[in-house]
Amino acid sequence: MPRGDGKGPPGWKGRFRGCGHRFTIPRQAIIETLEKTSEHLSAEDIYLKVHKQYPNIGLTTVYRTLEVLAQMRLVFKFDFGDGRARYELSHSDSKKDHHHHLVCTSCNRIIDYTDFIDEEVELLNKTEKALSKKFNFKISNHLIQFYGLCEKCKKTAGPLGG
Amino acid sequence: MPRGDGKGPPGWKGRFRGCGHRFTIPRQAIIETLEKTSEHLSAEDIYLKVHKQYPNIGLTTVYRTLEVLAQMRLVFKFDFGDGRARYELSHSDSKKDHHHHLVCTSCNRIIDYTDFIDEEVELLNKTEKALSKKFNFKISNHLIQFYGLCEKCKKTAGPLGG
DNA sequence: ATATCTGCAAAGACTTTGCATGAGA
DNA sequence: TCTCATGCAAAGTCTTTGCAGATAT
Repeated sequence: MPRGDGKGPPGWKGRFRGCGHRFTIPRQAIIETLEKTSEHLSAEDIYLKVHKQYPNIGLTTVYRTLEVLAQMRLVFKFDFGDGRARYELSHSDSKKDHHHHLVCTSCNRIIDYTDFIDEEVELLNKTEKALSKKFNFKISNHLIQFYGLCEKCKKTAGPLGG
Repeated sequence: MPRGDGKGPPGWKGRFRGCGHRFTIPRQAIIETLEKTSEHLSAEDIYLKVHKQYPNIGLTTVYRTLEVLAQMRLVFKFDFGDGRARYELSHSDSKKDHHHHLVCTSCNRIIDYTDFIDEEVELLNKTEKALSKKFNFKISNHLIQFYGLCEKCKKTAGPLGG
């Protein structure tokens, strides 16, 4: 059983080591924070949460860890248009948890949906293969987002929905 | 024939007026720049191009105009992960020109593709309707991007492709 | 004539970098 | 022991804001 090394189910430590990185307390804390939440946390969000338990972990470390994690493809970095990046664990190993986003352009609310994902993913995989071949491009990820007005903002907003 | 007001084919002036905005020289120049290019320009890119012909148009105006245009849904603002936003005319009236993006995570090259778009758009429309109903969300746009390594970077890059 | 738009400069917000200290293997 | 990671502070980059003058209708 190739796991149970660092702490928590997946072999985080092994993954880090495998990429030439160390699995430190701050990194572990940051991953745990990402695992615990179902929200789309910004670097500062993560920093604040981590900071409660480990007050000496700094924002810089959060940024640096997220960069490492993104490079290892363990987290995905999103831009929802509000000027700060959001981070999510990939979960891409276990296909469960895969979802796409609905972004409210008025209040910036994000809704995850998993409905229709199967059909989408099926088409995406097909498309990915075709694109890979045509453009000789090694595709490793995709992003799908729908933009519009959420229930609340639909009522409030005028024709422009600003 | 409800056009030919400002300059150039579409009734830009009318559209601006319709939204309570004025159609000024800077705005016209910015739109023309967007129309002329097939690239994904950043605010500064646009500024530099516009600036050649109208040296007194400032970067601030470019940002402000792009914001207005985005609000009017005439341009779409993209984030390709390199820290600066890119802008593209929507073209959404004439369905032609609609494309999605392949983003190279190594060199940040962007490839537009229109292949398979039809199938994708068909599924997207279906999904949009279903999502709109389920979440009572008024969807007005979507974003699809594939991330990976382009031909060049595939050769150069190691297993991580950083 | 008046509300909107523009440009410059300054401010703001998020993210990255430099460097000495501390921790992991 | 030696390399990698961390934290603080400072710097960097893109973007937004304030305000007086210019412009469009």
